[in-house]
Amino acid sequence: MAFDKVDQAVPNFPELERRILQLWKDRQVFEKSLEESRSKPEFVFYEGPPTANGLPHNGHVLTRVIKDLFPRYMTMRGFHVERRAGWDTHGLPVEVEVEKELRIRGKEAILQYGVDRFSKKCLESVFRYTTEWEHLTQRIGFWVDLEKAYVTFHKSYVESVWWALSELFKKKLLYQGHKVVWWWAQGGTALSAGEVGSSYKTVDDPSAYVRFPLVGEAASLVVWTTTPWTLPSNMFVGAHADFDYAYVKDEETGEVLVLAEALVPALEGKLGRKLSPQKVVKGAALFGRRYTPPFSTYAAEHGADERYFRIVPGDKATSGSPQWFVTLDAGTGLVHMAPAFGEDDWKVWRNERQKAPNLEMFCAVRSDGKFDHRLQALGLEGVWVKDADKTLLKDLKERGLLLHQETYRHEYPFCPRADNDPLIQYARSAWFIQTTAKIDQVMANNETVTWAPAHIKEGRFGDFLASNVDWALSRERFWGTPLNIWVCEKCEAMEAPSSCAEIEQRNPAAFAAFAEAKAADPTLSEHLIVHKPWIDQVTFSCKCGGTMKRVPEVIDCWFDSGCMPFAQFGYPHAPGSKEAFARSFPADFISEAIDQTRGWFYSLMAVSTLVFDKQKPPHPFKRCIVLGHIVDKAGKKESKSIGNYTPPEVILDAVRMEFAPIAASEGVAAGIKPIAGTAYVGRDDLEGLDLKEGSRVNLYRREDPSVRVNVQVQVGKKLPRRVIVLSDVDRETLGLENGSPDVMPKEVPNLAPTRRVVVEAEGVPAPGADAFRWFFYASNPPWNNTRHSLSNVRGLQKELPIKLRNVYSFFVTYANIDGFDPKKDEAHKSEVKKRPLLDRWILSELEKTKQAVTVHMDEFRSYEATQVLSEFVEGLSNWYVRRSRDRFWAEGRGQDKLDAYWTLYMVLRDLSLMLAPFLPFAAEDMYQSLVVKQYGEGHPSSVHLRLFPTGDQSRIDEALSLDMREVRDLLSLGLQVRASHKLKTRQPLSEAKIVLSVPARKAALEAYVEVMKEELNVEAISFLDRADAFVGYKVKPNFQSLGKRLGPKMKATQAAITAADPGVLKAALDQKGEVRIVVDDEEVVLSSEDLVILVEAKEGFAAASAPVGVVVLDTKLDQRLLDVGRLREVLSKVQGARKEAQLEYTQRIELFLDTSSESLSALLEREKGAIAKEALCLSIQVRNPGPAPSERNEDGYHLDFEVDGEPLHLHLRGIQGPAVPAVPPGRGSSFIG
RNA sequence: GGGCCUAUAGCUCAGGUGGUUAGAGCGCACGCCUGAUAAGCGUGAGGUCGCUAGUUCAAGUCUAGCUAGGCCCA
Repeated sequence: MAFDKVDQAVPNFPELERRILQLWKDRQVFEKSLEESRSKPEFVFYEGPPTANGLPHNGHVLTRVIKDLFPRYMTMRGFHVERRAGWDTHGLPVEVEVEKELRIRGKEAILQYGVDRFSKKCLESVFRYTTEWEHLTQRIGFWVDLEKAYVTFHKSYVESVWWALSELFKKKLLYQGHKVVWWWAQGGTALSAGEVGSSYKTVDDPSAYVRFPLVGEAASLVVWTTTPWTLPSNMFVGAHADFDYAYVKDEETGEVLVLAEALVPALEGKLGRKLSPQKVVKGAALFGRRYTPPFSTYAAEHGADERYFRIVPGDKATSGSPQWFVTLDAGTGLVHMAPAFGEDDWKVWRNERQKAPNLEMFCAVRSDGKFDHRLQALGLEGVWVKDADKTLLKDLKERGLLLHQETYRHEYPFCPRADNDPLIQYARSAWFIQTTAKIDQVMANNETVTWAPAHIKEGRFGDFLASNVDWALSRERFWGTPLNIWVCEKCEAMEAPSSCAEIEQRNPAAFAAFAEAKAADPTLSEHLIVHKPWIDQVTFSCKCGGTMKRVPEVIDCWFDSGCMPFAQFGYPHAPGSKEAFARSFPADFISEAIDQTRGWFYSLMAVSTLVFDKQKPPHPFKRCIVLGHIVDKAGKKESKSIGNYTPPEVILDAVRMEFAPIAASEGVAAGIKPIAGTAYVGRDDLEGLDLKEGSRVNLYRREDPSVRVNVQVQVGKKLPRRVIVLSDVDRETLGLENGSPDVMPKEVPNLAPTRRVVVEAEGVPAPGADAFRWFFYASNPPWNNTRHSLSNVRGLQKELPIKLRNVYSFFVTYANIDGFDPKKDEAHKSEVKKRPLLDRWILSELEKTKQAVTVHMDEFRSYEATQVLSEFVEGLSNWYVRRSRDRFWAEGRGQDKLDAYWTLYMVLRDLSLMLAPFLPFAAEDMYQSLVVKQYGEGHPSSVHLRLFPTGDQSRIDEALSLDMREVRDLLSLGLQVRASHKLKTRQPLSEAKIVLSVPARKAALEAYVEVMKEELNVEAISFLDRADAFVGYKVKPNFQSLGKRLGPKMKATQAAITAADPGVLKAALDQKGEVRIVVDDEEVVLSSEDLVILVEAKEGFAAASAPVGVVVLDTKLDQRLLDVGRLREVLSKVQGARKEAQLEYTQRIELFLDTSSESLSALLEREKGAIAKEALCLSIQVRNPGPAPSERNEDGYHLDFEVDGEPLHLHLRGIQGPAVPAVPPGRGSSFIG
C-alpha cells in the first residue's frame, strides 16, 4: 500500500499534531497502553500538583514534557505506568484571587462577607483555568489521567491528610508554639516569604541610638534600632561573645558608654565628639549583666526579675556551631531584642526559655498593629505602631536616654495587596510539627535517594535539611485543610480524629450543620463538609464530659501536597486504597523544578519519613530529576510584566502575539512615520517572533479575524514591548484606536477590543509540540536553566525533527514511485549481511543507537539520549541517504534498489519506535504510515503500544563503523585539499593518493574506493605504503600507557622521543617491534603500544593530514579533464535553468548554446549527444557566436554565464515530445569516455 | 550576610574516573550540489577553557582563594 504523502513544502507540524491527537482519542491509545500493560511490573510516577488558579507557562511545559518522557519510555520498556493528575487547590493565593474578585480585603471583610459564601467562591475559583490547563496538557502530548485526578480539597483527600496528622499527633510530634511572621496587621494575615520578597520599597525610617543604663554600674549600653516602636517590648540586649566591647567616656557629658570597640569611631563621627577609652572587655564577660529598659512598660512588673533585661548571647543557636547575628556592620554591636517582633530575637527567647521555662514574652502590640493599654501613659494606646515612633523618641529624649537620632534609608516590606500598609514582624501562636526530632531519619532517607543532578542531595536539599526548624503547620486563614485538633473546653484535653466517620462515632449529629446547609442549598459541594465554616461547628464530647471544639486554624497547603502519595487514594479510609497505596509506594520517579526543593520535595520526604517511620528508605520517591528554570534569550528570568517571554501558544499553535497600537510621533514613537502597509514594533518583539525587518505579517482583531491587513514590519528603535505603530489608513481599516505607550505587556490582552491587534507571521507555521518537547530534551541537561525563544526552538528543531522529516519524505516519494510495499516485497528482503556495505553500515549504526539510547534512558539521561539520536539522524541524512540517492533513482526494481528501500524502511520504522517517547506525534505519524497502514490489523495500532528497541549486539559491526568513520575523515581531507586549492568538486581530477597512519588499515579501506572516487570526483585512488616523497612521520608518546609506567621520567622521555628521528623510530618499530631510547642514562624500552605514529603532508603538495592519514591530490589537469569539467559546468547550468524555468522534470526542451569561444563551441558541438540525453533535449544548437542580444527570441529562458572565463549564452524552451519514463536516467550516464 | 549552581568559539551548549591538535550546532566567510530543492552538503576563520596560586610527569578536568552572574534563604 502506498505510504502517506509527506508535505513537500514547509511542514505544518501543528496541523499534523492535531491529526495525531484525534487519532489517539479515536483509538483510545493512552487507555489502551495502560490496559495492555496491566499485568506488567509497576513503574511508579507521582505527579506534583500544580495550582489551576493561574495560567500555565513555559516552566510548566518543561516539567510536563519531562514528566511525560519517562513514563512513555518505561511503558515501552514493559512497565505499567499509572499517571494520575493532581490539583493543588488550597492556600492563600486562592483566597487572594477571590478577595480581588469580591473587591474585599482582609480577615474582617471575609468574616463580614460570610465564610460559607467565601469557601464556596474559593472552590469555584480553583478551577478557573482548568480548560487552559487541560488544553496545554493535551496539546503537548502529556499523557496523564485527568479524569481520575486527585484534588486536595476533596473530602477523601482531606481525610487522608487528617489521618497523617492524627498519626503525628499520636507520636507526639504536633505541638503549639509561637512563630515570628511578617504580619499584615490591617488584614490580620501572615504573609509567606515569597509574597514578602516581592514587595519591598525604599523608605526612610528613624534610627536611634539609645542609652540602656547598666544596673549597679555608672555606665550605659548604647543600643541601636530602626524600629523605635519595638522598644517598649524590649526584653534583652544581645552581644557577641568574641567581640571586644569598650567602655568609653564622653568627654563632653562625662558619662560612660559601652559599645563594640570597632564601632566607637563610627559613633564618634555621628556624635561629632571624642569618646575616650576606659577599658575593654570581651562580650562573653558582659553576658548576664542587667540594665534598665528604656520604657517602663514591663519594668514595673518584671524589673526585679533577674531573668529579664539582661545581656544575652546574640546567637541563633539552631545547630551546634554558633550563628551570631550580632555583627559589626552597623549599629553598636549591642542589639536590642524584642522577641515578639524579630526572628532572631525570638530564637534567643526560645533558648532562654529552655533555661527558664515560664519566661514570658513581652508584647505591647495588639494583632491589629496598635499599642495596647500598656502604652496608655504615653497616650499611645490604640495608636498604629509606625505612627508612634515620633512620640516614643520624643519621650526618650526628654528622659535623657536618646543619645543620637538620624534617618535611615533602607528596603522595607509592604503588603503586596495593599501597598501602603507596611508589614511588621510579629510573633503569633502557631501549631508545629516537630520535624527536628526526626530530622536524622529524614537525612538518612535523603542519603538513599538518587538525585539528578547529584549535588542536590548534599547541596541545596541536604543543607536545607541540616538547618531544619520545626514545620510551622498552621495558618490563620479560611480556605485550607482544617487542622484536625479538637480541644475540650473544660479539661483542655486534645484529640486528633482521622476521619469524619470517627467523629460521627463520637457524635452522630456532628455534621448536622452541614447537612442542614446542604438541604437548604443542594448545589453545595459535598466536599465542603470538611471545610470552614461548617467544620468549626462540629463538636463531640470529651471523656470528662466537656465539649470538644476544633482549633480555628487551617494548615499549610504544602502539607497537603506532601500527603499526596497516600492521599491520592484516600488512604487508609477509602475502599481499595490500601491495595492501591501498596502498589504505588514509593515512587520510582518524580520531577519538578528546583524551587520545589523546600516545597514539594521537602514536604513529601518529611511527611513520609515521619508518618511511615518503619518503611525502608528511600521513600516516598527513589529518584528525582530537579529541573532548571526557563529564562529568556538573554538568560533573564521570564517575566509576565516585562513581557520578555514567548508564550507557549507561539510555539504550539501560531506565530502571533497581541499588540497595543499607539500613535506615531510622540514620545517613544517620535520620528516614526508609518506609511500604509508598514507597521513598527520594538526589536525585542520582532526577534521574539523570529521575524526580520521587512517580514510580512497579517494584522487582525482577535474578535474579528475576517478583516485582515497585510503589512511589512519595521523596527521602531525606542518602542517598548507589545506596542505597535500603524499607519492611520491601516488602523482605520482594522477599526483600531491608539492607546498609551505606557501599557504593560501583561495588560495588552485585557485591553478593550479596539485597542489591541493580533500580529501574525504570514505563511510561517509554528514549530509545534514535538519541536517544543525536543527543545527541552535536547538543548541541555534538564537541570540547567534553559534559554527559551522561538528561534532557539526552531534551531533545535532543525537538528533532528526537520532533518528526519526530510529523510522520511525522501523515502516516501521514491517508495511510492517504485511501488515499494513491505508486505508484498517481503520476498525481496535480502539478508542484512548480503546487502551492500552502506546498508550494513547504517543498520549497524541503528543497533548501536538503540543500545546507547536504552542505556542512557534507563539511567534517566534524556539529554545524552537526544545527542545519540541526533548524531544517528545526522549520519542517516548526510551520509546514508546522500550516498544512496543514485540507488533510488536507478531504473527498474533491481535487488540493489530493493535493498536500499528495505534498509531505509527498517531504519525509519525503528526510528519511529525510538523517538516515540520524545516526539510522540511525528513518531506516530511515521509509524501509522510505515507499519499500521502497511500491515493493518494484527499489528499494534500505535507506536506507543510497542516495546522499545534495545539493540541487537549480533547486528553490530564495530569494524564497519570504524572503517566508515575513517573513510569519511579521508574524504573530509580530500575536500579540504580541493577547497584550499580552489578546485571545484565539479572539476574531475586524475588521482588521489592516500597515506594511512596505520598502513595495516589499507586492507579494510580499499573496499571503499568507489565511494571515495565519487565523493572526491577523482578517476583513481591509490594507497601508498611508502610515501616519503609526500609525507613525513611524527612520533608521539602515548601518554595514557606511558604516564603511569614512567611517572616523573615522562617529561624527559617525551623530549627524547621528540628529538629522535621519526623515520628511524618507525623503522625500528617496524622491524623489531620495539624501540630502545636512553633517557637520563637509563634505557627505556618502548613497544608499539607506547608510541603513536602520525603521518603529515610535507610542504609543497596539494595535501592535507589528520590523525587518520594524508590525502594528496594530483592537481594536474589535462585537456580531457578540463573538458569534462567544463561540460559538467554547462550541464549544471542547463539543469538549473530547467528548474528556474519551472519545467516539469519530464519536459522535453529545445536548447541553444551560443558562445564566441572556438574551443568551447567545438567541445559542446562534439558532446551534443551527451548533453541532450542528460537534459532531455530534443534539439540542441551550438552557435558561434549566435544572435546579438537584441535579436534573440524573447520566449523561453535565457541565461548568460562564463565557463572557465569563456562567455556562454544559454536559451531553452519547452517543446512537445514523446513521453519519457517516470524515473529519469541516473547521473551515471556519462560522456567523454 | 549564608548556601547552592554556573563561568569553555560571536551566540547556545557538550566535554565519565586527570593523559597532550579542547568538540558540536547556530551565526559568519567561502564553496559544493541542483530529480530531498522554500531542501541537502563541504571547508574555513574564530578559544591564554573567568582570574590567581597550588597538587601532579601531566590540569578545561583535582584543591584553595578571588571575580562575575543566576537561584534559594536571611
